[in-house]
Amino acid sequence: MSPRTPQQLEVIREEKKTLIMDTALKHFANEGYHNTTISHIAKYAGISKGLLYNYFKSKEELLNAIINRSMADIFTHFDPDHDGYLTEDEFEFFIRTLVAHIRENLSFWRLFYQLLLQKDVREQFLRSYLGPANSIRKIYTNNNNSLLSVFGKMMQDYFTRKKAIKPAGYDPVLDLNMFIYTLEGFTIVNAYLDEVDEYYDKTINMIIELYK
Amino acid sequence: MSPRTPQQLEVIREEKKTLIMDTALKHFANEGYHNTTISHIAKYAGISKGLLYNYFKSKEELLNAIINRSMADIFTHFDPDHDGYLTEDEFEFFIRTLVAHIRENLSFWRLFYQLLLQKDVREQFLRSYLGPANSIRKIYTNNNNSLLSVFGKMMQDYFTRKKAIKPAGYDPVLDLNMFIYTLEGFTIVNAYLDEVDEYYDKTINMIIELYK
Amino acid sequence: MSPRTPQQLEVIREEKKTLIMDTALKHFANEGYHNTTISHIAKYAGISKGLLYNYFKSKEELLNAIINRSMADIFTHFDPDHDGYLTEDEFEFFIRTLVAHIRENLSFWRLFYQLLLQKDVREQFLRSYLGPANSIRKIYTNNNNSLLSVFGKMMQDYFTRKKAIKPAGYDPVLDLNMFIYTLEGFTIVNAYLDEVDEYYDKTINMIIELYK
Amino acid sequence: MSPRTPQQLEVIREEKKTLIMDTALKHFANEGYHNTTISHIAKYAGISKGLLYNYFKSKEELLNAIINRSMADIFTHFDPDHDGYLTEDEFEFFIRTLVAHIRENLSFWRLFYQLLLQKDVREQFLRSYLGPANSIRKIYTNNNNSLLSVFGKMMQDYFTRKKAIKPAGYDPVLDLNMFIYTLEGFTIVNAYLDEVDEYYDKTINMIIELYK
DNA sequence: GATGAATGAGTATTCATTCAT
DNA sequence: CATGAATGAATACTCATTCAT
Repeated sequence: MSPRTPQQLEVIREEKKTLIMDTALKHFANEGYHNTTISHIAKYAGISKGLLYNYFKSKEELLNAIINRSMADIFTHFDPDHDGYLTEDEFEFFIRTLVAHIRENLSFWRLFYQLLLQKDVREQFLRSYLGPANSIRKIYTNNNNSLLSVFGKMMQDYFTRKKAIKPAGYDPVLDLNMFIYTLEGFTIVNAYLDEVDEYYDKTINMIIELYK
Repeated sequence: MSPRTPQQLEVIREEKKTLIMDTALKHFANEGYHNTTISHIAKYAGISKGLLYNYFKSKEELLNAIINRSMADIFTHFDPDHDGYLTEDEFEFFIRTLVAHIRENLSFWRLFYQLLLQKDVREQFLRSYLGPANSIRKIYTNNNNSLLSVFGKMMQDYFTRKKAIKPAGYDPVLDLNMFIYTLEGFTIVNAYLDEVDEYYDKTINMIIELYK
Repeated sequence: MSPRTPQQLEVIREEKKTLIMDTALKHFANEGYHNTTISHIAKYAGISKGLLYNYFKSKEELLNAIINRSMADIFTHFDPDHDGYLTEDEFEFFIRTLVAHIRENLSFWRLFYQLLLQKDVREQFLRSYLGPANSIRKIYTNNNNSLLSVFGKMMQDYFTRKKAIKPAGYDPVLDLNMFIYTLEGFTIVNAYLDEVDEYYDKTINMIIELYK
Repeated sequence: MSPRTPQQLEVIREEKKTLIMDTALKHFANEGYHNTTISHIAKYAGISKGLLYNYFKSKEELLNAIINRSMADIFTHFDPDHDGYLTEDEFEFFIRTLVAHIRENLSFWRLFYQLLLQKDVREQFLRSYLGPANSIRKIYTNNNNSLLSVFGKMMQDYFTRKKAIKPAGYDPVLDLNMFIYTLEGFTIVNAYLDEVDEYYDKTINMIIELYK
């Protein structure tokens, strides 16, 4: 048996990291971050506690790595052409991609919501991932700093553009809010359903129909 | 020199209990249940740790007392005439009462959502307060036990009755779901806004307009 | 209602003290000294914790008071004429009085043995009640200080005198030891029997028959 | 640099467990279970509190482990051929083994008697180690359930058989009781003697002579 | 890289004792 | 005399993190 090449070692390292993160995520999501011990994670990942610290220098860094991995994944999925302009198809794609991502990453989203609802974690989290305050973040944080992130700006533009084809009195901000609340409610409930029912697709279609 | 009367003692006890519960609630909501230590609560309530245990026999019982107090408060507000029939006015009243309650009890609702999003706490919690599984609980727990609680049944009836005045093809269950998601999204976001903005009332009115 | 006289007050005080001591003894005996809390005693005595401290300045003093009361009681029962000489009748009386005292004071004897079997409590206890080391105390403590307490001396004399009427080779110390072990074993088992059986009296008679 | 082998780890674990149990036993025996703190044990064993909990999951489990270890040791010593029949030699062997075991395990026997004399611990303890109620257990617990354990039955048989060679009027149960009381008294006193004196062997011989 | 024994700071909880009323 | 609210030191137990092997 020839010794492994550096490349092989790197692959092994990545596989181990992934294993640890997947195991940790599953337990963080179901039992909560504080209720999940490092020993527990190591045991279910089939490794020693010491090795875990070889890959992540603290429990918190492990958590961050998990979040970062999923957030990176999410950001690669949305706004595919990065032109800052959201077409109707892209709007629908955004919604369908989001709900599909949730169903395929239930654990992450459960963890995500748990963190989001903890006041002290929340602020730091939103700052990291949504950039400086914007209209979407405002909904979450009540800051009204005027710099808009690309993403929030795109959504705002999308709803503003609809004004042209809507009756007089149409309020794009109100409509955006309603859309966000509905989607938020749906995703949060969805994240806690172990299996979808017959109304799952109907509801998605309805949201798209109402706000596209 | 004579000892306090039972009435005086009762007053002292009630005031202290309230002080402890309010202090604990504030910290549970902002820093999370596990992150909040008994020492911390005692310090901010201006009492000793020992006294806290004079009133609540464990940290968990303190949590339960806080939840029960607010849940009792909530249940006294809704469905005022208890006839099991929800009129349009009562439907509107329900929504307005709910959002007002949230704004007046931000800490409680933040705590409530944190607990609700922890898988292991969630099931027990829903069982305690929503009774046996029903269509609303089903949204939360994915059980489809057919016993309906009065509350869920009333909502279902309300949306079913609307069928009569809606165009053909109206699906009351879909409409109910959309309503619940929107309200859920709005309340959860609302619970994390320190102050409401100009769109707060507009949004409530819009929800009522859409689903009344 | 005329105010109580000092004598009446004294009677009331004594009754309260007795009530507290009896209650404490019962719980010390059955649940153990450390397992019995002051609150527990106060509750079952029907008084407040504060009042208990009005009568006994600490938990330990309460224990001492209980021990002293029973030891004083025991010492008044034995060796009635205090002449330092033990007749055969007095020997039998000693045994019968002892076992009767145990049956009438089960709680005390249970507590007594518990304390006696705790090495650190034991030494102090024996010093207090059996005086400086003697042959009986030696059995308990393995000290061989030569001063004999009156009580131990009397027993020794009693067995030594029997030499005259026993066959050659009779060893009074061995016989005394056998007697003490048998009595000790019987009393300790007896103290933990809730009710006596048919062999209770037979056994006492046999012990007297063998060692009188 | 390579990790310890499972064998090495096993050795370390066993040595540490033994160290902890021995240290704990010594202190439990002399200062009492409740008076001995975990910190105290850890300090005298030269380890951290945390490590102790690595081996025993609670103070009570540590106590149980200590008891079980000694009880297992005791049971391997007695009734060597397990035929349920006690010869005269085995009877003598039983007594000599018992008193020798006490002298070699003073701490255990002191602890044992302390536990046995605590009413609430006692019942559970006897049930665990003496099996369902029997005539010997009856002496300790005053239950008269008729199922006899092998051990108690053997002793009973032994004394019953002696009837044949004893004068008329011999009561085997009375004789058994006397034997048990004498042995009990001797062992309990013995357990608290730091060193034996010249009468130690004489007494054992006398007990054997009287009851063999 | 890999292991798990070992640490110690931290946490919930208990309870004898005090003291204002 | 009498009460029980209030205190705080002590105690069992947990767990992230370190480190010798």
